[in-house]
Amino acid sequence: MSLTDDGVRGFVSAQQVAERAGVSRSAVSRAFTPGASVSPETREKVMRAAAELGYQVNDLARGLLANRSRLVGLVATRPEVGFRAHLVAALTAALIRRGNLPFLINTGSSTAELEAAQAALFGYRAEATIILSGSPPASFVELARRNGQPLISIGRSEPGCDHVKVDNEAAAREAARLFLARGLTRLGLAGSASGTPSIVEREQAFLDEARRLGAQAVAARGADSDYAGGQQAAQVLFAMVDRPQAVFCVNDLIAFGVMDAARHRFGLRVPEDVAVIGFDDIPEASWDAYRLSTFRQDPAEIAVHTVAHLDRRLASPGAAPSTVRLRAVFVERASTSSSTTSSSPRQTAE
Amino acid sequence: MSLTDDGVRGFVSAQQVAERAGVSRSAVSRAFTPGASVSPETREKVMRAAAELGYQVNDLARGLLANRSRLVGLVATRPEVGFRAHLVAALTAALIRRGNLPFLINTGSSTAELEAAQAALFGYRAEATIILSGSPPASFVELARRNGQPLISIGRSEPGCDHVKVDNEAAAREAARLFLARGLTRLGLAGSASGTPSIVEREQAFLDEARRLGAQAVAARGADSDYAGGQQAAQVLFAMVDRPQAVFCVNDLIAFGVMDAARHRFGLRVPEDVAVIGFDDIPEASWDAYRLSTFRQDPAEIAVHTVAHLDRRLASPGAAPSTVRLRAVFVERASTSSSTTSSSPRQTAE
DNA sequence: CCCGATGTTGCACAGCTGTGCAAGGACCCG
DNA sequence: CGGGTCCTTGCACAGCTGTGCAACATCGGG
Repeated sequence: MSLTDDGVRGFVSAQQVAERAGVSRSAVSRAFTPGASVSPETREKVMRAAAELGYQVNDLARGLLANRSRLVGLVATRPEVGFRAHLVAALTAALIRRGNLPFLINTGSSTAELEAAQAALFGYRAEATIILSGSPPASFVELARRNGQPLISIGRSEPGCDHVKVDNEAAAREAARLFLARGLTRLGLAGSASGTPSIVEREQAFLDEARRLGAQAVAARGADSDYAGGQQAAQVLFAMVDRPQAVFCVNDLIAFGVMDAARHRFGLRVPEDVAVIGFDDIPEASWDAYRLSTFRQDPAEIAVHTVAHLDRRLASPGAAPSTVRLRAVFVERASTSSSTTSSSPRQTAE
Repeated sequence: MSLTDDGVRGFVSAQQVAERAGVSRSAVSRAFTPGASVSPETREKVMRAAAELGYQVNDLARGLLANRSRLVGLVATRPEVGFRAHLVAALTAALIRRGNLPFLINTGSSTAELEAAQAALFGYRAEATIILSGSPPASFVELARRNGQPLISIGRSEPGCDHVKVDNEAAAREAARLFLARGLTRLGLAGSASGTPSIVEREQAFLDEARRLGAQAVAARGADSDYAGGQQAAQVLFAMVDRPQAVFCVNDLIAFGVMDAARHRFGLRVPEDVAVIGFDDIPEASWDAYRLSTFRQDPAEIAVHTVAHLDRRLASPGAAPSTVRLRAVFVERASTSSSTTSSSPRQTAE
């Protein structure tokens, strides 16, 4: 009798639980399957034995039988930076709530390792893949389609797959009009050479709307869409003879770089000398050092719609791909309106 | 013959590849197993057929047989915030490089869902679990031990499991001595009521060293260890009659809150009126708005040692748990030394 | 008391892979 | 040409679970 082996090494199987509970292995399986036909007392016996042995249903075998697992892949480059970090956190929380297990595939690794990780998504029969950024190799998209694995993209419209996006054009156009409504006509754009679809949309819509309304608009782009990129763009914009009176930044990190360069390198005041608008509304935007006016994206809302996509796709795999477009609402803070009251009256140093 | 079904639905199995390649199923399995005994031409035939059909080895079956998988769980609360975001990114990259698939279990979910997610780690026979923060329920630790699943903790010494930590005490003591060496004797500590082990170590070591050296040191704690918490602590520290001349903050986010409160709410200059030291050296610390002196933790270095722990533990499961202790080096910036040259000469606004 | 219905349980199979074992073939050396 | 050795290949089994199907028990009603 192997009743006394405590499972010190290896895992406990349903067979061992069945022996200890004095029932068949099927009964154990049914006890752990909601809605299966088991008597209450049998289930009770099984559960007690399972608890004593520390039994966990083997999801590998379960998934092998069902030919699908509860894993979901999240593909992202630099998942620790800016808005994306919040998106990843919201998505993992939502997926766990749904009963899934979210993978995080960090695209920063080498190409070979990355491909291996993506292949593993199929190897483990992942329920779906969610693409946050970075373009997956075409072979990956092809494989997903072939194996019937749902592919959901966020912020970029991969052809033929569900996606949820924010209305970048509308927000960027609104930014241009906001500046003009305040009488600011020399406009600047702080963009990025990284060329993400969202970034490009924001850049083009802002420039287009500004020029359509007869304003002057110059663009400067840093290497990446981060703080350093914002400083690089600012270095160009503020060195011009007719420096812009207002700058729209394609995300908040860039805006922080622009603001800091304006203040600490060019001695400009924000918003008196230059107004600044960002995008994303990450928590840092409300810090006293910045008080940045920006367009809010709600990570939780995006996560909710992503999970809804997932539910719909699994329910009807053949349905046509659909798109959810969310609106980014403007949040005004001190970087645009000089009249905004400071959070508390300033005291002078001794 | 089912040679022509393109696998439009469902996944391709090794059996189908074998038929197409005209070999046995074992040959397919061996072709995908490094070091197995296969002739080059057979492997070639198999690989061609596999590529044509889009075959992926079923890792569920493979893991079922081996009774272990390539999955690794990362358990973290608020994985999007501060240093932890960088740690998560570094760990996922290192794990992918090692051939693992990193799960991200976001402890922010409800307890029931969290327990389900952690149970799934055993269900999928994860190779190991890495705990970044948040105390796992005792039942989880017990289960891990029972099933022989390695448990690695970062920053907190879970009894009986490998861990890697930074020498918080040494750094905090160094901070106290640094202030005193500059002639600053009224010291403040900005801590947090969250009570994370690392935080507590930093708090106690700083206070202890300061008092040991005869300095006056007062502590103030915000609710959480983030920006808002720093502001709350500052509200207490700077309202005192003998406000501190220098504040040690248990992490950088708290330091930003303290600095902003000092400047924008109390009109104090940093470092002339109050010197500030943080902890972590996240990228924001080098931004022009803060230029924060702080203790550097290198996420990549921590990730390397974590993976090394993992390798060692899997090689010899019975070995005694070991600890790696890293040193946090001080990085001096403008928040402590007023003599530090500003990044570029300031220009006055018009 | 007997019959039907309902609920419960066990058997056996499917799902896919890795690998020990034995058999077969090729090759080399004497 | 013969024998031995090594490489390669196919067979069959193990690993763990979910579930259809048939058998069994239990219970209620006539």
